[in-house]
Amino acid sequence: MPELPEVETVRRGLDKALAGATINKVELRRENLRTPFPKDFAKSLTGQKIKSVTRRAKYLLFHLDSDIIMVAHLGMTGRFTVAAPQGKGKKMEFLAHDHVVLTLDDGRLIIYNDARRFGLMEICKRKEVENHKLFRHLAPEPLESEFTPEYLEKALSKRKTPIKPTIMDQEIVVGVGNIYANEALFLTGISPLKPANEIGKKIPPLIKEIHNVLNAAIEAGGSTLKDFAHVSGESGYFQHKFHVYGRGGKPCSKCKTPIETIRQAGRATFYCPKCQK
DNA sequence: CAAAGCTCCTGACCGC
DNA sequence: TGCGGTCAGGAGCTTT
Repeated sequence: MPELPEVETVRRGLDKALAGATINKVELRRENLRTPFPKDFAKSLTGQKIKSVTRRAKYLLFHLDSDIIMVAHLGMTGRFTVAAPQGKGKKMEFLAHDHVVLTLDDGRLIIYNDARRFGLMEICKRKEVENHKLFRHLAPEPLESEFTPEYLEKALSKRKTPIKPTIMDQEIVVGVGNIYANEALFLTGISPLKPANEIGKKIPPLIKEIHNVLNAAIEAGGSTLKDFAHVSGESGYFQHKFHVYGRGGKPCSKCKTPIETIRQAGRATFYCPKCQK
């Protein structure tokens, strides 16, 4: 559920809250999320100082002292919260699905909660990031300069699948999930059913609208980021006014035609049959 | 290669 | 009120 803007907002909050802090203790409250925790997970993190938190696609990268990176993906329902130090003798009361607890040297707790456990955490050496199996096949970042019309045209040239699931493919462009894929296609006037290799002249405007929807959501997220404790992955959709997403049967914001709902690749697709060709 | 299907998981929601 | 069924979805993995 969290897409690039939500993950970026969480990243900013975490970086601000955690940079410079040291991890004193690591508690795993179960053995796995979507994948098992690495065997040396707790040991690798204990005693490490957090230098910064960055992002690649929808992954968060916690850069630690000794050239080690803790990688986290929020999946659908993953969220980090930072809790104030517990008073002496007071025991923290954890919620259902609090799976990972990092205690910092100043007593604060970083808590990772993930009801559906579609998230994951890994440990990786800094030099191995680029070739790590999670990162090796990732496409360009949509908001970086390498996401050009030339790049996208080539990437789509052999894809006959419908454009909508194609722009959600992390090997084509990263960070665009179901909501922003629906929105960007509406704003560009492209039918989600159009074969990816046939969108032709609409490639530059599609790039522009992907920029627009992602940047608007990041901006909206940033404006709400006053207190990190209230930022999460799931409730992180700051931009609640969607043109098509979740609006099946309701009138199109441009032409009043009812928004259609279909399924593509197992995902809900919403579009205006009149505005999107 | 591309493409499609399967799978993980829990909570919300709906109809009865 | 409780209960079964359905849906939501990121992305790695397997199969075609």
